[in-house]
Amino acid sequence: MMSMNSKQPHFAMHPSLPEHKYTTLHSSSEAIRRACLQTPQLQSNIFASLDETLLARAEALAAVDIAVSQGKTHPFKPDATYHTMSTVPCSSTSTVPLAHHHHHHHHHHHQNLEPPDIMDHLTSPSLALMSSAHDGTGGGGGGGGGGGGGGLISSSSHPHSHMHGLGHLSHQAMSMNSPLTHHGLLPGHHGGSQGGPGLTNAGLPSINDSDTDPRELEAFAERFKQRRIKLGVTQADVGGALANLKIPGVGSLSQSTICRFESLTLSHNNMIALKPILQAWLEEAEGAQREKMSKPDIFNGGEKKRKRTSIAAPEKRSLEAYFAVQPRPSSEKIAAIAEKLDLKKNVVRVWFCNQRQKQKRLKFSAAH
DNA sequence: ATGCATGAGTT
DNA sequence: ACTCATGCATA
Repeated sequence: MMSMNSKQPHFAMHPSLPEHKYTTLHSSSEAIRRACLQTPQLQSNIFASLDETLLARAEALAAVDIAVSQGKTHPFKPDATYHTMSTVPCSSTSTVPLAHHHHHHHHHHHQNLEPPDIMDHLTSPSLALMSSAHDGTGGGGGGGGGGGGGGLISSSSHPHSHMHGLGHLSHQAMSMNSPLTHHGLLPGHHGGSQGGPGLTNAGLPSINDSDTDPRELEAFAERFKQRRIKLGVTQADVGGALANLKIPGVGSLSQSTICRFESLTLSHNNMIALKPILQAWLEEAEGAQREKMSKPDIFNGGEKKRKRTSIAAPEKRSLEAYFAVQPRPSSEKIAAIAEKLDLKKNVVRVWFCNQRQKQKRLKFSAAH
């Protein structure tokens, strides 16, 4: 009766904003920060640095591709922005508790520094040719008929109140040098099962090798998906059902997360943290199945929906080219890039952040 | 299944 | 301003 953690329902609606082309129309504080963001850029740059050469080259390379592959397509402004504000009369508000626990693992990532100035004038789409594509669609690959595949996922979505079901797991526990000790709330509280998790002591969820073994996680994810499908529940169903488990600090999760878990597209730490929770649900669901099951939730209220920005291929290629030379551009650089590509600075910044996450995860899986 | 986004907690 | 965990909106 006291452990209620409510998120902050920030309703900062901003009436009029000089929205650009693309997107984002969710009612949030984003507008605020966006308003503050302003980058008066002067592109008049000096031509002397070799950085410029590098970048220009990178971009040229990237730009080229587009010219080749879609030399027939729009040579205009790449502003793929859709608008969707369909009134979706459906959204279940699932109140979710929140808890934060840290636990650290050991990782380490050393990014590069911030050398010279890579930014310079972006040459317009030059011509040449090159094709770079990574973006692993590692997905689950079919995701079995259950959740992913078809797309019949009946996701019960809530308006916009971000309520993360689970507290943030390991956070950036991977600073690796810190004596950071997670304050015990690492998910994992049931006797081990298939692996042979050894409990170090009396009732303490010890995270041993078996739990952190990528191999084991992979195996579990596979079995999980299989069982889930067998139960006839979608990924979204699982996510919502997690809240019913009443596990302290565990609320519901989205279809996305469940999907990512099954397809191993989460960070290693995240996988480790979620495993016990999903396993608990699995057991619960299987046990409850032979009895009764109820899925209540049909309330909704309509609200504004967020718009997803879509970065056009040409811009994306340029970004990738920049990323190749400098995954961690400074704020100024980001601003410059944003200016060149005619994208919002935040969009560019977030893009880089997401790329780093993606790369990190790919790198990890590649090493295992 | 994924791309772009928000936010908490760090640095 | 970054990292990480997650999510909404989409393809």
